[in-house]
Order: sequence, then structure tokens, then C-alpha cells
Amino acid sequence: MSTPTNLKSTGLKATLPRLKVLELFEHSTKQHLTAEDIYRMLIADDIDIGLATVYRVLTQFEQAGLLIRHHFDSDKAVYELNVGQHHDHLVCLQCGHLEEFFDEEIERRQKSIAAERGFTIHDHSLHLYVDCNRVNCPHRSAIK
Amino acid sequence: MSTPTNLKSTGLKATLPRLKVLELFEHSTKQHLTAEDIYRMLIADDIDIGLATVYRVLTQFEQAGLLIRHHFDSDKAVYELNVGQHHDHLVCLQCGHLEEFFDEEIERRQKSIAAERGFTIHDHSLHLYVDCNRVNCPHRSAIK
DNA sequence: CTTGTTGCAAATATTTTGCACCCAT
DNA sequence: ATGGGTGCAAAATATTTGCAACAAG
Repeated sequence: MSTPTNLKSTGLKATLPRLKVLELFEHSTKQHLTAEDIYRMLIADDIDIGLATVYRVLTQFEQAGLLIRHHFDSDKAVYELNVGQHHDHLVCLQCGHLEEFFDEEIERRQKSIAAERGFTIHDHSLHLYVDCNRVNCPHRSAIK
Repeated sequence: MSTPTNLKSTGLKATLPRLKVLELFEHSTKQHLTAEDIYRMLIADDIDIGLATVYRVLTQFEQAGLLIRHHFDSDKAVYELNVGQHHDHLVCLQCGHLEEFFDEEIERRQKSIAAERGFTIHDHSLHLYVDCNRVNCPHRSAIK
């Protein structure tokens, strides 16, 4: 399939750090990564990169629309590949497990809510914080 | 009206910093405040308080259920009084203007989405990022 | 070549923690 | 009086920036 989420189209030069970061997002099993995650993974992979560069690249990619930034509940930002198809998130408060969903009806209601007020909706973020109750959830039924 | 969002009921002692912080939330025209906001307002009000104390008090109040913490888009947390009635937020990307809303249908859909997956929903956050287009919005129709 | 990009170190920004002193109960 | 609470300073975290060296177009 053509270029791997074309870098050229963004006006950014195709440098090693940038290619490696994109590669990570495209191949990692985890879709949502923090700057620290990426830095560690690349270092572990013997790529000589600086944490500052990771931050810079992530910021550039976000502005270029290649990545999407989220904050979820914590203080640190996580990024995911922007695959066009918008979706929202379910986050397990116990184990951090993350799932995505999309609901037409919710999208529709959001639009009317903004429209009713004469606002132009640019974007939204919706996170559902849950206990996932999966068998492998570390904190499953922690108590009782 | 009885006690001002009763502190005693939380098991926390009624100290000056705590009372002043609560007072701020109850009387300020701005409902959403950062630790820094609060610190500055109290200092400006000649209350001798430390920023660390503000952080501690906010954390305690959040755990006690008196305040709700949000992250919106920025890196810093904002707090608002927990008035029982849950609601979501509309945030103007241009001027920071904030409005609240509540939509039965969205609430309902969220519950089913979690339920469908066998998840127990604890909480959620929904922010709509908009251009508010109000006359006094500093960046109103910045361009065209 | 020339300008964008990088790694490093230092700077910021936000929030947390250790500790000795202080004050509500 | 006594255990929780406070201010201050220092630590911890997360992210940004200055700068000289470097590399892509």
C-alpha cells in the first residue's frame, strides 16, 4: 500500500526519528502511546533518539493530522494514529485497558447541542471510565 | 441554607485554607478554577496560603466528592464544585468560554455501550470543542 | 549549500512530598 | 495534648527550548 501514512505530504522531512515513530504506531499492538513509551521502545530498539525529539515529532505529527492526542484521566498525553474514522474511548480504571467505539446517535446529539447554541463544533472527546471485568484484568473484583 | 457544603461531613477539619477554597468556589463567577487560579486569588485576598496546600486541599475535596476535576484540552487540571447534577461541557477553542449541558439520550447511549461489553461504567467525560461565535468572543470570526 | 532537524542540557510548568511547626478539636 | 494540617523548600513529573552539530533535499 503506497507510502506509509505519507510523511512528504506534511512538508516534514523524512528523517529517521520521524519514520521510526510512525512505524511504531503502525506496527505496535498498543495503539495509544505516550512520549515516554515511544522513547523507551525506540531506545530498546537501538535507535539513538532524544526524548525531546520524540516530543517535537509528536507535536508536529499532531499538527499535521497524522496523530491524535488524548489526555484521558492522567496528566500525561497519549497519542494514536489518526485513521480518519473518528471514535471515542472506553478506559478501564483498573487495568488501563482501552477500547474504542462509535455511536451515531451520540454524534448526532452532540451536533444538535452545539447547533442549538449557535456554536460551531470543531471536535469533541468522550471517554467512558469503566471496570472492564475481563478475566485478565489485574484488579478484577479487587475486593468482594 | 445550612452549612456551606459541609466540611465536617467529610472528616476534614475546618481550617482556614479549606474554608477559603470552598468559599471561592461558592462565590466566584468563574466555576472552573485551576490550583494556580485559586492560589493567586487567595494571595490577592491577603490569605496566607501555600500553593502546595491548595493542591492538597483540592485533592482532598475531590476525594471527598466536594469538587470535580477536569482536564479539558490543556495540561493543567481545573476543578468545579460538585453540585450533584451531572453535566458535560462545551469549551470554546477561541476564548475559553465554557458552558454546561446535559443530554438524557447521550447518557442513555453511554450506559448501553458499556453494558454491551460487560463493563461497569463508573464515570465519563464529554467535552465539545467549539467556536462559540458570541459577540464578545475575542477571536470571533478571526478570519472571514 | 542551506535550512530543517537532532541530541543534549538546561529551563519551564505542574504537581507532590519531607519536615518542623502550628492549630482545631 | 495530640494528631491532623500548614507553609516552605526541595523533589518528582511532564514537556519545552536554546544551541551547536548534522543531514535531507
